[in-house]
Amino acid sequence: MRFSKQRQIVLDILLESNDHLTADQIFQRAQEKDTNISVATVYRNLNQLEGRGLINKVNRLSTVSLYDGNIEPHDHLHCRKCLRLYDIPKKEVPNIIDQVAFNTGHTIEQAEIIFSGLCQTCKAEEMKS
Amino acid sequence: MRFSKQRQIVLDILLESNDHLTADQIFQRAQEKDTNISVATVYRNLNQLEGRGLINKVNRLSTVSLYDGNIEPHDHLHCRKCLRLYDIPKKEVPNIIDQVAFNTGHTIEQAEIIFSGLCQTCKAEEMKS
DNA sequence: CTAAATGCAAAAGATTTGCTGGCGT
DNA sequence: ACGCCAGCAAATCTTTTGCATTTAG
Repeated sequence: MRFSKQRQIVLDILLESNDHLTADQIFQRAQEKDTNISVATVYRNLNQLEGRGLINKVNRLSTVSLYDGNIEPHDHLHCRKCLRLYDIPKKEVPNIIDQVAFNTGHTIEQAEIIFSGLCQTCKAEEMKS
Repeated sequence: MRFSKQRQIVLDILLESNDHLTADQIFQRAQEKDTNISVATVYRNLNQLEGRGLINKVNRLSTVSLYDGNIEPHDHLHCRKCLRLYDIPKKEVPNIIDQVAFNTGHTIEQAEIIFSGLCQTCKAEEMKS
C-alpha cells in the first residue's frame, strides 16, 4: 500500500482525533492541512484504509436502511457468505445492559446488536466442501 | 393516524414479509399492487410507521458513516441527549457470542453493539433539574 | 369539512466513478 | 517506467421537500 501525502493526512486526522468523524469532517480538516485535496480522495482513502483494517467504520451494514415488520425487540445476524440478515430474538441473547452500565457509569436503556458470521445454512454448505 | 390505501399497502408488505426490505423493494412491491404510488409516499409512510412503532428500521444511527481511528475492537454508546457517540471497550462488555451461537445454531464470529441511553455527563445534568 | 396524505418533480446529501494527468517506489 | 493515486466533475443512489391536488374520517 502506497502512502501518498493525502492518504497520510487522512489517516493522521483519524489517529489524532478521539472522536468519530464523518467523511465530510475529515475532508474539511484535511483541506486545512493540504489546500488541494478532493472529497473523492478522502472517500477513496477511507475505503482503502478500512479495507486494510487501519481504521474503523461505524454503520457498516450498508448505505441503505432496512425496514422490518417485526417489532418485537430483536437483534440481527449478518451472514458474511449469503449476506442475508436474520432476526435473533432477544430471548436468545443474554442481557448485558446492567453489567455494562455498571462498568461504564453510563445509563443504558437499550442495546442493538449486529452479529456477524455464518448462518446455519451457509455453515452446512461450508462443511461439504 | 389516518390509514390511506397506500399506507396500508406499505404496512401490509412489511407484515407479510419475513425479510428485511429496502425502501426501494417496498416501493416496487407496492407498485404491483397499486399502479399509482410514489417513492415519496413510501418514504413518508415508512417514517410515520416507524415513528409510531408499527415497524422497525435497522441502521438507525444516521445516514452518514462515521470513521474512527480506534481499531481496537469496541462497541458504542449513543447518548440520546447530546447525541455523542462514545467508545465502549470490549473488556467492559460481557462476551455473549458463544451463548448466542449455541442458542441459535449460527456460527458467530463477531458482535457489534450499539448501546443507547444517557452518557455519564448528561445523566449528571438530568439529576440537577 | 378540513387536516392529513398523495403525486410529481426537484432538491439535497452522501458516496462513487470515469478520465486524465501526476507521483511513489 | 509502471502502476497506484490524485484531482475534478459528473453520475449515482438514497432520502427529503415544496407545492398543488386529492382523500379519509
